[in-house]
Amino acid sequence: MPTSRRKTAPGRTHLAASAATPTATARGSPWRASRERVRDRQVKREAVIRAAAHAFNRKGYHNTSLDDIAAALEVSKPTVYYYVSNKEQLLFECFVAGIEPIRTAFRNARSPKAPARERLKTVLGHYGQAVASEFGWCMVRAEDQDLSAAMSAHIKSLKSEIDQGIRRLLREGAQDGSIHPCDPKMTAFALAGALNWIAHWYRENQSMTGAEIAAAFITVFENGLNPRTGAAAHRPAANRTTNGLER
Amino acid sequence: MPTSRRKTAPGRTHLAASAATPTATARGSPWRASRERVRDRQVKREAVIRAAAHAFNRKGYHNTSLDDIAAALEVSKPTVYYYVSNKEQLLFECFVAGIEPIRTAFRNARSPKAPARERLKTVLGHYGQAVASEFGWCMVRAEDQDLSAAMSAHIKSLKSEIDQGIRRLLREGAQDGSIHPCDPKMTAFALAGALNWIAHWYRENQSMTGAEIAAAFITVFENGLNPRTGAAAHRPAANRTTNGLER
DNA sequence: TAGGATAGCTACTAATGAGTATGATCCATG
DNA sequence: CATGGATCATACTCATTAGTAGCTATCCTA
Repeated sequence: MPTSRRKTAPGRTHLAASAATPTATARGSPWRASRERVRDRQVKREAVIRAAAHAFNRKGYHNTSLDDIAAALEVSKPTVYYYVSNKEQLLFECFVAGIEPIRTAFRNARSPKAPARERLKTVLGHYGQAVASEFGWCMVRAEDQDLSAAMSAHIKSLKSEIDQGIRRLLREGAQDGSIHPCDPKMTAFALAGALNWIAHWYRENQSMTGAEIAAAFITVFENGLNPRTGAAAHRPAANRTTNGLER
Repeated sequence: MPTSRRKTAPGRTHLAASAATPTATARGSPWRASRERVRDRQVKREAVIRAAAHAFNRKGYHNTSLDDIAAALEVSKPTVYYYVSNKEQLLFECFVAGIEPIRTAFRNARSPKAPARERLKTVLGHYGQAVASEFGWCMVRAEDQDLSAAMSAHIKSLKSEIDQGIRRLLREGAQDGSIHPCDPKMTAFALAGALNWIAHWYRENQSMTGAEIAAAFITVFENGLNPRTGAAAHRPAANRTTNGLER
């Protein structure tokens, strides 16, 4: 209940693909670069959020203090508060940064120009990459217990949107025949859960890229465990088509 | 580093199926039962751990204070410390209580009297139930960031044991022909991830039992997303055989 | 070149919560 | 009946940390 009078609301750019200006490198602190103060609020704000995501990744939300984040940027704590209203918002911004690419992937997969299975594969590929990204941990682990009622509801609605999107594609696939008929709800839970869990082990083992993991998972999902009696018994060689899923 | 001189080490019964003595009901506090002090350390200790698991479920580890747990049991905080050396150990005990049934399921699935796929199904069924149990959240979410190095290593080894068990069954299934050939590592990640994630949504939606969820997930895993060209195109009606997975 | 807006720091407050010192009470046993 | 161990409560200590008050310095603009 900090009654912050600061107006940090505007400036939504959803720090998608690194910063815009090449003056400040995405790695490291924009403050560190030069002694004179760079007057680019947006770049610095994104740097704060990135630093927060990085710290949350390593130590967890509750074990990270705002002093830690400030120290990583080589500034003081009030400077962090100058760009962000509180710690909770920091977590929220990380969550949004993680989930946003998934939402755009869904928007691109709406038109039924391809069979639903192919569209689902593409979406799940982006999903897996998002979970393996620097914001994946925050996206997956942002818990309503740590957030105010309003933010919790906001996050829950965004998550539900993703869930409903997967279910819809599963239903469409059952209709156009490209997906084995299944219970959409449970199947969506299983798919999302498997992908979400990537965030838990990816930090420890980064031997594969996010795209590779996503491709491997999709192969598992497609084939299933039961042995195929007919043709197509072998998996399609971990398809390296790189369907727009660069990393 | 609280250099606790208390000797709370012995008395490992791994609170499996509720308490043994029927004097104290499993629900509620053994203290509440009678005014005179019941002299059964083990029952009370398990009640403390259950109360901790319950609180961690609802509010998360970091948002739960030991005062909360003590209040739920209607005792004071030093009483809790009389049965448990610190908060970290409380989380650890919840983790062990959650993972122990899975370990026994694996031990029972070792002898190759049945095809590996059937054994894997049974194990995954128990796995799903464990995740949906009162200790599931703690088991799944016990993070090394919140634990000392020793406990973190212990938990990691237990988790690895489960992981290796799944991989072994997948390999055996590929050999005896009961499971579609796959990458054991990635497939095990996908299976465990999907099941682990149950803990995230089960609290909010308990419309199904753990056994039902496990059965539904297994159906998804078995069939896969690709449509089956040959026979057995329909899923086996969410088999209600209740293969020893009561709840 | 004055004045306002921007950007930042030092040094605090206030609350929370883990863990403990100390002592009271109960019970079994000799 | 006393005595020692088991059990539990009151009332602390102490460290951490979110968030702020108040001040300083810099830049842009009129």
